[in-house]
Amino acid sequence: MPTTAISMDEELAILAKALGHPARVRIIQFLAKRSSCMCGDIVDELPLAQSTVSQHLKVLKDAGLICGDVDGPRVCYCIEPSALKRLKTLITALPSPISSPHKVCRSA
Amino acid sequence: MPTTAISMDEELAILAKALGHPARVRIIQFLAKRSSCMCGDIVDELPLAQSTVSQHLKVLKDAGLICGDVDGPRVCYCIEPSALKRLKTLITALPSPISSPHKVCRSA
DNA sequence: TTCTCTTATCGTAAAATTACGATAGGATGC
DNA sequence: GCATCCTATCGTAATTTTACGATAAGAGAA
Repeated sequence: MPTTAISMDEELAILAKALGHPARVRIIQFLAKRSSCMCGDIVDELPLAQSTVSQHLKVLKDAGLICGDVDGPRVCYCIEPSALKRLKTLITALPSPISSPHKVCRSA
Repeated sequence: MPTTAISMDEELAILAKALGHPARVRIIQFLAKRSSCMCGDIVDELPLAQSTVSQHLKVLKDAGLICGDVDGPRVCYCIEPSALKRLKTLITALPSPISSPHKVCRSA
């Protein structure tokens, strides 16, 4: 049911992009540390408005990195372990460059 | 000499953001596969204008993931192995969530 | 020098991101 | 019912990203 069967490039790009903001990295770390689901405690943890945090949560959710369950009046977020694992796999799979074919670059 | 001594959150966010575009993922893969430095062959590899590719290369360079050496009339890009390694380390270091404290989320 | 090749930068426009306050909507408690 | 709490969404504005063509700048060849 994927829209067009996305490539590995796109998949990695989507996951990496979702992590491409300090606030979202901290959210992931917070959720992982708390291990469990959490809700708006994340808002207290970040120097951001509630609506902004909600937006970041949506980005992470759209990327599949987290999921949210309604738990009474509040929402319980937790990491999607398979997605995080997938990200680790894709990053690790990036081939390490074979050392210096002629000369390694030095300056920019 | 870091601007303010960036945190690990920011460091990971910067690296992840740089990878957060399919074109840039493909550039990294291409450079790693070629192992060695490369120049505007990257332009031929991507369905993008030369100026756009140059912009993507700049993003990767600013993030420290690649470097470019002038080699006569052309520029020789290559992966900065330490930065790629650092990214792998930071991603891998993301704590895996401790399994289900009460109940794992199911739907979004 | 002049011409050519390669790459970076400029200028621009469209789209996406980031952030906020304000508001709506759903669930619980009174 | 009504009030309250929590979260998502709306509306908005400033900034950034993405993309392109056009142009400049550097190096080598004729």
